[in-house]
Amino acid sequence: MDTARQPDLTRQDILDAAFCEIHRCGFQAASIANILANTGLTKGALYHHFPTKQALGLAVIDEVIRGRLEGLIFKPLRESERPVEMLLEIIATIDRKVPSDFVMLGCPLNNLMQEMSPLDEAFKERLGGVLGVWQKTVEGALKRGQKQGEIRAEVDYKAAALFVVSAWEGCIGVAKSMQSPKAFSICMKQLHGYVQGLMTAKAEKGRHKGG
Amino acid sequence: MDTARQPDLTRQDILDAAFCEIHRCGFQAASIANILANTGLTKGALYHHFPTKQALGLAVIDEVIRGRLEGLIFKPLRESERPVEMLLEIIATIDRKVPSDFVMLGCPLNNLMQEMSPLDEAFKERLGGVLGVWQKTVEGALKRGQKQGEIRAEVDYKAAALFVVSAWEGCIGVAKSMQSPKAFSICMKQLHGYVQGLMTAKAEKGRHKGG
DNA sequence: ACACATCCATACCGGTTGGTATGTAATGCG
DNA sequence: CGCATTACATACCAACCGGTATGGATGTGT
Repeated sequence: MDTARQPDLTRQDILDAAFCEIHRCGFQAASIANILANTGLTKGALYHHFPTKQALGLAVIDEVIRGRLEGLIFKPLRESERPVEMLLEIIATIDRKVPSDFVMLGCPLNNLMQEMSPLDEAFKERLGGVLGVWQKTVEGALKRGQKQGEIRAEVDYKAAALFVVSAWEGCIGVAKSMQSPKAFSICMKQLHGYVQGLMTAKAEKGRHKGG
Repeated sequence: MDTARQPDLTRQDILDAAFCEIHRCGFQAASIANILANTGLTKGALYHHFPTKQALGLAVIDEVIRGRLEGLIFKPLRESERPVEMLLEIIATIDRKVPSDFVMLGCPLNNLMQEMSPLDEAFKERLGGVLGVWQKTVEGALKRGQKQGEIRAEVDYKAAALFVVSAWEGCIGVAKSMQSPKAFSICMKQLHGYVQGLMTAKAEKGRHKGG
């Protein structure tokens, strides 16, 4: 039946619409009424599945944002046997793998971090958790690369990972504020160069043959 | 007289309080009532000096934020005869020259860009203007450094400048979301390394003697 | 001293906000 | 089948929002 009750599907619809609205307007400016208008549902549905607006926001982080980053970045990076190559490839191709409105509207994770981390402890924890996974994943990639002799031994891979993630978010942020996908590409290319600069001469040379 | 009327001082009080409130809550969540409560003034004063909340926000950008960046970064960078040294020094010491709440609350410019650029054309223009000055200033420093033989000839100084500014904002942003001044220092040190990587071997070597 | 513009305070307004109380229809279970 | 629980819709609320209309106090030019 078409109009049958499907609570978890309803819940997902709300989550998706909330993600979209938050992505466009930020969390605080996100309107419950707008979210519901985009789903065709009403407040009864929303407040049945989520006790407060904050809980809805946290669920968006855990179930939507984290999931997307997981599939797009974390998982490939963890599972690759040549993590440095994979990191470079992701950085080089991310501008084509992501819908263009993700440059115009910014990284959903970064947007929320900037807005909510100083204001709400719960948000800060969840967002910091996702960011921490990102950082640890890059860290692991660099560490493994160091063991494989692709990353120079003297590189502080923890600091480098922190910087990669920071610069990454910075590139999206500036490109967003310029409303320019082109600036994003240029910027990420420089980040690509930074990571290459961490590599041993041998590994860097061999890369071009392999690629 | 103490309670005498001083319109431009009143205006400045409003601007300062607005800057502070916006820095804490963002522009949209910034409450006119809060701003006024912190000044002891009322709406009559505010709407006498500024026609709308948007105009107040734009004035904060032009008169407060731009001024601070000008004094802290732009001016030293423009006026130095050894711009690359100066850029490195600013990057290395910025974490000590700025009050700690600027890490906890983020860069006021970046905060507003992330929040408002996709939403409001006027904001996007003003913010983009300030960001453009920043970018051009770094660009000029790198370009002059190239002429002086400190920056390698093959470096794309425009792209590098864009990346420096992006990574810079990214470092503040991530440090803010972690609520960690320490992370900011670590991150900026990596950016310092990136800029050093743009230098010629000779210039980089001479730097440690000179410093 | 008078007229007038500037400067600011007070009171008020319609609209929107997140949240709730109530009602009702569908579903799962014994 | 009967009943309790789940899953929503509807109507409503106080609080707050940015903005305005009005009025009075303070200079300022003449």
